[in-house]
Amino acid sequence: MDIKYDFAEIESKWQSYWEKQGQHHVTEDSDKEKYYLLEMFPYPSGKLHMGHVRNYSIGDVLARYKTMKGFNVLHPMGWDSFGLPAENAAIKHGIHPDPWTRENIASMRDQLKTLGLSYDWQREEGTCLPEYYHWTQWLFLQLYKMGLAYKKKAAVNWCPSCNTVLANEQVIDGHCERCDSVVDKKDLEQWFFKITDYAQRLLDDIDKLGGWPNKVKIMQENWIGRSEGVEITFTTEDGELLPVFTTRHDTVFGVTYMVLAPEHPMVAKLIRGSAYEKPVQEFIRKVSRLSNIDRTSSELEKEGIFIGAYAINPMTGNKVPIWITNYVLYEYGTGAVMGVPAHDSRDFDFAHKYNHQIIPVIAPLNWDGSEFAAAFEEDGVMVNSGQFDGMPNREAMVKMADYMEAKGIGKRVVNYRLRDWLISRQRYWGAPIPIVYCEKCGEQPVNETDLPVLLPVDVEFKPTGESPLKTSPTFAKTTCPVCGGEAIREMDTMDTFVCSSWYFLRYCDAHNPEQAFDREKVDYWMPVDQYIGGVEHAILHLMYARFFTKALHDRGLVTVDEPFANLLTQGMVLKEGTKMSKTKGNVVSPEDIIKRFGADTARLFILFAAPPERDLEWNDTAVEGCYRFLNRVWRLSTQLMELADTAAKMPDQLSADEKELQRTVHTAIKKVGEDISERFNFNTAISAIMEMVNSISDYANKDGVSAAVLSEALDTLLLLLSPFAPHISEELWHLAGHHTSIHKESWPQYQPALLVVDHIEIVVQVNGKIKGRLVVENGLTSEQLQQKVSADQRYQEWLGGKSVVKIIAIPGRLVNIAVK
RNA sequence: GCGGGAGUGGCGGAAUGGCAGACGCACCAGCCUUAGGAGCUGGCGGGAAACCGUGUGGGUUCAAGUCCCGUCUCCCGCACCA
Repeated sequence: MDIKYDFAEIESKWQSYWEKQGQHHVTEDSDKEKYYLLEMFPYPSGKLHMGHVRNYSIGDVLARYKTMKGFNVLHPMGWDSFGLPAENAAIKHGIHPDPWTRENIASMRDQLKTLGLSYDWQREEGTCLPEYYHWTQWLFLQLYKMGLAYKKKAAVNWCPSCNTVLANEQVIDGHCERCDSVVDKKDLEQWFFKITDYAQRLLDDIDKLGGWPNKVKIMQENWIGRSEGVEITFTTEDGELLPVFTTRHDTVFGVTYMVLAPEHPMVAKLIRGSAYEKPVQEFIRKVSRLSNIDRTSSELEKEGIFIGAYAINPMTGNKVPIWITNYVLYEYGTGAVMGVPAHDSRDFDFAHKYNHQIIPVIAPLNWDGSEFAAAFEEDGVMVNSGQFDGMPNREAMVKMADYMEAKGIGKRVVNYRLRDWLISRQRYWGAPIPIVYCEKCGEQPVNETDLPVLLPVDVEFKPTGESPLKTSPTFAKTTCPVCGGEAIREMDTMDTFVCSSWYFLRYCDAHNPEQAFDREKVDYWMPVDQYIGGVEHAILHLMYARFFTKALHDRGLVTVDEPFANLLTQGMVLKEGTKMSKTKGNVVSPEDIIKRFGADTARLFILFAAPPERDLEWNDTAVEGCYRFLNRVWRLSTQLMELADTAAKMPDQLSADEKELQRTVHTAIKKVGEDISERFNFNTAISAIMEMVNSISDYANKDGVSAAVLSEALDTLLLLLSPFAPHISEELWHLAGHHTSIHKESWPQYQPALLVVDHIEIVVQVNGKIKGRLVVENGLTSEQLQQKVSADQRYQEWLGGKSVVKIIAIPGRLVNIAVK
């Protein structure tokens, strides 16, 4: 046969064939082991980029491989389709976000389809569709009823460019995660999810995430930021309570001043009417003028001011001055800190600047009693600490905490860095928060039967920064679900991360109009067996999704309490060493590549160029190399399939060449299977396939071929290649005379006996240096090997006149002779 | 500052403690061809060689890219969290 490899025709032909056959549609099947494979769904920008191609190519290999291994594979795709770009486009071009988004989805879906991915498109979902956000709102109400959704006034992160608030997790180095503007603080009434209630479980259950990269687990651990300490209650001279949180309560005898955050409510109280009122207020104004970044930068010069009041140390009865500074955070702990210059480097600097006393209370080993040149933060022995003197400080920590608890002047507490999740957004293109405000009944949840609260269409998109929802003449006015009287709707919408915190559940029962999902279906499919996406979601999305799953578990809606059993975080796609981006002009468009070389080539290259976790350097000529490889497979296959014969019987006796080919084939089966399933090393799997192609080609160049051996080799080649390059494999499979889809075939099995070779080459080393090689029968023992080596005529030459100390013979590998 | 990861040919990358550089790209030579951005064959870390080579200095071991200690560089995350 001499046909050209026409990838364009082949790819569109099989894509529509698979679609017509409903090949990738799955339903629950109790006879099969389920496998839920999920790639992070994209925001429908309208343009597929290489990061997507990589993410989804990795997923598709796994999906197709698992299917061939007999699993019932759920492999869905959808759209994270609420969000700012649509709204910004509306403001700029006057197009409503809804049709704009739908068009983007349509074009991105087309692009995805040209990649030949094995999605069950019947389960496609979009978070901006009423049929989806209906249930996002319903889930909000469930959390609300559990007391996990609440409104409070707080100093929140405000992005002046996006004109909305942001969650803590969305502020990167003081900048907006999305648009990079500098984030301000604003005092606003906002909706929060009480993720802090789950802090400890989110932390503890990291241990359950055996299939997650360590890196991600550590990042989450740090983000939760658990610290154990003691809350010690200091008092003012007037008897007002001033609790401080400390992890170093063993240093409490060394307190020489106290510091409050400028925002601490006690500050205003303590200065009222005093001579300190004016200068302190001036200082507070100065601090509050600082941007959020400057305020939290460790470069910031520590400054403070005495506020004219004193606090009493409950352990010593000593009076210490109260200061406020620019480095104490109101949001963490109690917003008040005890100053122990001798044992905290920040306090040490501060004390030097403002001449606070420095009292050592923990002695370093062999300390001569001289002044500290720096804060001593290590362990030591207690001094200047009353009845605790002489104890190692670790022991004193326990004793002092006991003492404080017994005396009622302190209690052991655990603090977390994690804050509650701020979910309000002052924007239009998101799921409306289903709450109304009634003058009589106050804040009330919308009745579940009245959901969804639909986004109004009669809105204006103006660049004023005001939420377009507020421009709707009809949206705000409603009736109270309790008294039926006039009420006003909540105008904020939900953070899009809420929508993506449960989409993996909806896929299990994607179009259920009656409920968010059917419990049985979710219990069948969940947890996600393999989740794949970018590491940039290590904290935000992955933490929120874990929180949601736990909350829904507690609500009795799902059985699992962790959503993702295994996680694979893929690296970025780079060009010239940096991330592809429009501003750098180094973007390679997937569409162009597919047009020039086809989807199979694009997929193959992106999987071959690097292991998935690592960053991948784009290389145009290497892409051509992959294209040439597929052409080679095509030529080899089409030319040899006439010589091959599927029906031919394997001869009883094989020639050495035939055995050799057979061995390569079975080695490849083993290697490719293991590389896909155990290590995700698709690059080495592909190189094993390439080696196999080289072997087949070598074999075919010899005189006389066995139809049976060749047929096994060619069929196996296509089967192994099919998860990576599904179209060309399918086409060649059919050309070779098969009548059913290659993707419905079982993964080939290797025969261990065929992996064994008769003879192997053994390396002879002397003192670890290679001196010679020796071909011996396979399977020799260590002793036999030693004998072979010492009987070799080159033996004396290898030794070089030295005397043998020891011989180590490793069967199957080498012999090392230690000489002196 | 703290935490994590990575440094291997010209390049992407391979190597259960056991032959460093699989596989591919680029490059070189030859063949084929009217032609080659096609295909085929061979070569391809350095060195004339002995040998030397996995950022760098030590160590463990018969044997180290791989394990241990130190150090340098780069990348990522957190960063005044009391």
